[in-house]
Amino acid sequence: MSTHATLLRSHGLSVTPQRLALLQTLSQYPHITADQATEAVRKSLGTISRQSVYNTLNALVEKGLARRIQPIDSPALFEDRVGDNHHHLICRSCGDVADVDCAVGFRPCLEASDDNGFIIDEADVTYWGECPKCQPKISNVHTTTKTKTKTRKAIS
Amino acid sequence: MSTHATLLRSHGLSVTPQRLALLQTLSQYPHITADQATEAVRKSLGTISRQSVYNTLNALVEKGLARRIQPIDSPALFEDRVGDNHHHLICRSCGDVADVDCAVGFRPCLEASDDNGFIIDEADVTYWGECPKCQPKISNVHTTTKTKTKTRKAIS
DNA sequence: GTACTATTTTGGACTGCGTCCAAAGTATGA
DNA sequence: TCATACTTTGGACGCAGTCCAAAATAGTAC
Repeated sequence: MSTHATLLRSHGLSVTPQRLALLQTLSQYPHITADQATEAVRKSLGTISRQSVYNTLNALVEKGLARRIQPIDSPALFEDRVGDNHHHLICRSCGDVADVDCAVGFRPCLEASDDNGFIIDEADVTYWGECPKCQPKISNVHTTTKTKTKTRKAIS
Repeated sequence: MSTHATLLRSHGLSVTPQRLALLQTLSQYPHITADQATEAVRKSLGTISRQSVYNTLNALVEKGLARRIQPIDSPALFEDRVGDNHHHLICRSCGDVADVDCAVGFRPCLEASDDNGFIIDEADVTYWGECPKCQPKISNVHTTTKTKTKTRKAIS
């Protein structure tokens, strides 16, 4: 019960019903927009302001308790799965997002080939393609907008 | 001169002064926002509507002649460097963006560990950190907002 | 338990990025 | 040269997110 409360306290955030409800909501969805979160919290609390949702989500991201991903053509998505260096598969057709573990091992993506002098602390990998539901039935030619080589089935 | 014109024609796009100016502009900046592009084009053409800028940029992305990247806390950035599977380093402090070649070899990032049934056609890697200019002078402790392990210098 | 203070929440206004739309203009192909 | 389809224009609009000041509430000290 107080898991979320202690989590908040241990990160220096005071405990409010709004924040608890948001943590609860985050734990129920793999990825969720601020608006969807607002709607979900309103079902349990009755009401919450949009500003509080953003305040809280941003605070959680600040403290490393949540992560924000920013797909093209979509509002930001929030997730509470953090610290495991996982990545995301996004469907170009329906926008569906799936988690995927890192391909190469433990946090390999922090090794850029040339860091240009940057001190890198995070790598963010997004795979773009088509989810099973959106794939054409006859999977030889499928119409997309890109010139590049397409239609790769991953091995594993 | 007609390089850009033929490029447009060969992709089924008609040739207009606005499009030529935008291609010219794209080739001059490694990464540019729609607004910056508008401003730049207005310096050469005198005028262009915002809608035309977006139309053209989107068309170029459609045809694979440009790429759009969508950093958090920034409007979309466009670049004309395409087809070489390069990635991006973004500075959390100043927002500066640098290109970086792929770490592991040729398009390795298309190999997700588990594709969840997706047909993957592109992988998008963003490294987050601090650029040389924004790094604190004494580089032991530096204040950021994250809990995770930080301050990794890449090897190569 | 009460009182005080700092933090949080609220909601209304506002900004920025991007799109929609219909009318006018222009490139292309016959 | 003409006709048509595409492009450009600019004004309205929508959505995601932030700003702000006032009200409410959590944490702290007594």
